[in-house]
Amino acid sequence: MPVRYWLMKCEFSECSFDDLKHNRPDSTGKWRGVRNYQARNFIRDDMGMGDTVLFYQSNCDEPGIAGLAEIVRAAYPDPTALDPNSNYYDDKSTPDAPRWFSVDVKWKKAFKTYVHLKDLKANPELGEMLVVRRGQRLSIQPVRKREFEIVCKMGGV
DNA sequence: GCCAACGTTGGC
DNA sequence: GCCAACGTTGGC
Repeated sequence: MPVRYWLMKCEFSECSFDDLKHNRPDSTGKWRGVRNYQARNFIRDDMGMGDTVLFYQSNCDEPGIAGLAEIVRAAYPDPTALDPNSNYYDDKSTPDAPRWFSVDVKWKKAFKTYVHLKDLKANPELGEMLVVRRGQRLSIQPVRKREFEIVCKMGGV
C-alpha cells in the first residue's frame, strides 16, 4: 500500500493544530461530522493507517497549514450520525448501514514556518493543488506526493 | 458581515 | 431528471 497524503481542514476555533497536540487525549483527534459525500468517500475508501495529513486551519485570521498529522485509525462509522442527541444526527444512517464515517488523526510534527494560504496561492508549482482553487470547499482533499513535498519544504520540515 | 461558490432539497 | 430555492463554507 502506498502512503497517501491528505489535506484536512479544521476550523481554528474547533480544534487548532496546537489544540490537537495539547488538548486532546494522546494528541489524537476524532474526525466527526463530515457530511459531504465526496469527503465521505475519501474517508471510507481511500484513507489508511499511516497516511500523512497536512493540517489546515480554516475560518480564522490566518488560514493555512500548521503542520503534519497522521491517520491512526481508519474509517469507522461516525457515532454522531447515530446519536439522536447530536447536532450531526442523521436518521438515514444506521448501525447496519452507516452513511457517514470517522477517522482518528494524531498530531505528528509542527512546521517550523507556518504556511499561509496566500503562500500556497503564490507558489506557481502548486497551481493545481485543490486548496488553492477558487470555491473549493472540500474539507478533505487528496494531495499529490510532489505537492506534499513542496508544502513540507515551505514549512521547513 | 459580505458574498461567491457549491451541495442538497424538493416540487414539478 | 430538471432546476429554483435554500443552506453552508470559508476567504476576504
